[in-house]
Amino acid sequence: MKIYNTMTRKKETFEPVHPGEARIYACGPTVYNYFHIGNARPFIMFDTLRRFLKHKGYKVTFVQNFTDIDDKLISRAREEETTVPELAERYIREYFTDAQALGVLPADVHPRATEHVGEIIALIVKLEKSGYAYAVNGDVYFDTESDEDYGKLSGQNIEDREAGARIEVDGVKRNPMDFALWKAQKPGEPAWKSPWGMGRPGWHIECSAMSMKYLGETFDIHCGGVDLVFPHHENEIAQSECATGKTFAKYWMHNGHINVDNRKMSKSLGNFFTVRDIAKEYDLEAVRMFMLSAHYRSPVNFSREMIEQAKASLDRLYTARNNALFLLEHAEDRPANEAEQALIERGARALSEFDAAMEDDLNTADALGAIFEYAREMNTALTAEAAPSKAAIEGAVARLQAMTDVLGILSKEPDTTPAEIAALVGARVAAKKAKNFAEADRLREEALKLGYAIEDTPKGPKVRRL
RNA sequence: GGCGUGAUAGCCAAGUGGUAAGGCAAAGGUCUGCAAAACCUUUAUUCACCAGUUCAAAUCUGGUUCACGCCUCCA
Repeated sequence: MKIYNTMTRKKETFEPVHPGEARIYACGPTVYNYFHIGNARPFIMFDTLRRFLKHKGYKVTFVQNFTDIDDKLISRAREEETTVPELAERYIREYFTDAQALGVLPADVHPRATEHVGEIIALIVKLEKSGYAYAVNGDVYFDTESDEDYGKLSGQNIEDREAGARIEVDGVKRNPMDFALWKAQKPGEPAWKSPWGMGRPGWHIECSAMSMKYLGETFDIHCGGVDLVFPHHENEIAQSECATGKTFAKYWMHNGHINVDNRKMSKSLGNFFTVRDIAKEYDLEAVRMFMLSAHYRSPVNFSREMIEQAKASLDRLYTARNNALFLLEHAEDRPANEAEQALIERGARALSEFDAAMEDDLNTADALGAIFEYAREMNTALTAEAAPSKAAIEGAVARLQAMTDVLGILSKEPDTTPAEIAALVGARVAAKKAKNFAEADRLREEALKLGYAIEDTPKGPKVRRL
């Protein structure tokens, strides 16, 4: 497995800290609203990473946090005249609804910041004691000057950045780049007791505390969107490595942005589509397909047309699989013949092509290519026989499904034809033989009313659920 | 100003030295009582542009143009 590591700006061979294991931390949502399609990209892509590593035999521990205390939650709770915990609770529930529809599996642990205040305080105390942090009026800041390595992830040194960029003037900080580890309580804000008085954790420190708690001081992969490289991940590294003296995460993976009209989609720009809104019009599996069709690091444009394309290509895959399963109805229980044997071997090759693509820094677009090629060849091979062998069909479909399961698509069960529909189909065949087309049309209409389309093919009728 | 990406057909998108995967759309065909679906075929002498390295470049090097992201909350 090769992974592009933002830290080194190179593709590197994945060598886990603990052989055979993969410990992954993904920055999760701040739960003050429904998440948008841009937020969905890391959820989907790193869920795919997780599925793939599991498929390759790793024991995967996947942690994704919920930020359930911060400025945005506080102001939103005020607007909605509710409390921060109630707001957070609600959007965590909504997160799971949307995530499930996108085929994103629940993480092994979904830690919440507010449930780890003790660990967070302990980490800040440790930093303060060793001189990496200082308290001012109930706030605690990380001293970026004290960390020689500060800036190693984003590749910028403090001097360069200061030269051209605007710098906010903040009297209490020793250095403009210093960031808050702990924020003193302001009137009406939720707060916890701490050695510096009542207050709440800063944003960056929660991820350090929770990731190390569940994955160890050094773990394998830390992921999130590119916009987190600086300052969020840079700060996580500073806090964690200064506290432990050890490497924090070995590999840093960052997904590219979803754009609208070539501009970054973001809550602050207001040009976003929530997943919840998309769900009103489309099956979210199409959204997953859309994400999978590009490499996770490339920026991609999002539009209605793009979902339509994704949906159409996904339908093609469903058709291929369901057609194959339909053939099962008049398949023979016999060993695979020569042509069918070739198909089975083709399946093995497809799987290895698929794996090779995925092992190359999660090249899902290339992996889909392998799947489509295989699906087409499968269809050609199976329909070549008047009565294909059961074993060949089942084997071929299982191969296809093994690949699509890793991508989290083609997850809908194939439709089985209910007995009453089967009876209609049978009656219709008889009517057509008798050239009674009026009756044939009537029976087709009847099936339509029950939600099934009967289609004529050279090999007989096909039934499709609408 | 600093740091970093990217530019491949009508659209999306793989391909990182050996002669352009795949999907969508479109057109033609097979099949068909009609229709639809399905399937088959076709669709980039060429990879933003200009030089260079090489037997060989979309792939490597230098330059140019354009677009985007981060440096402020952000996936």
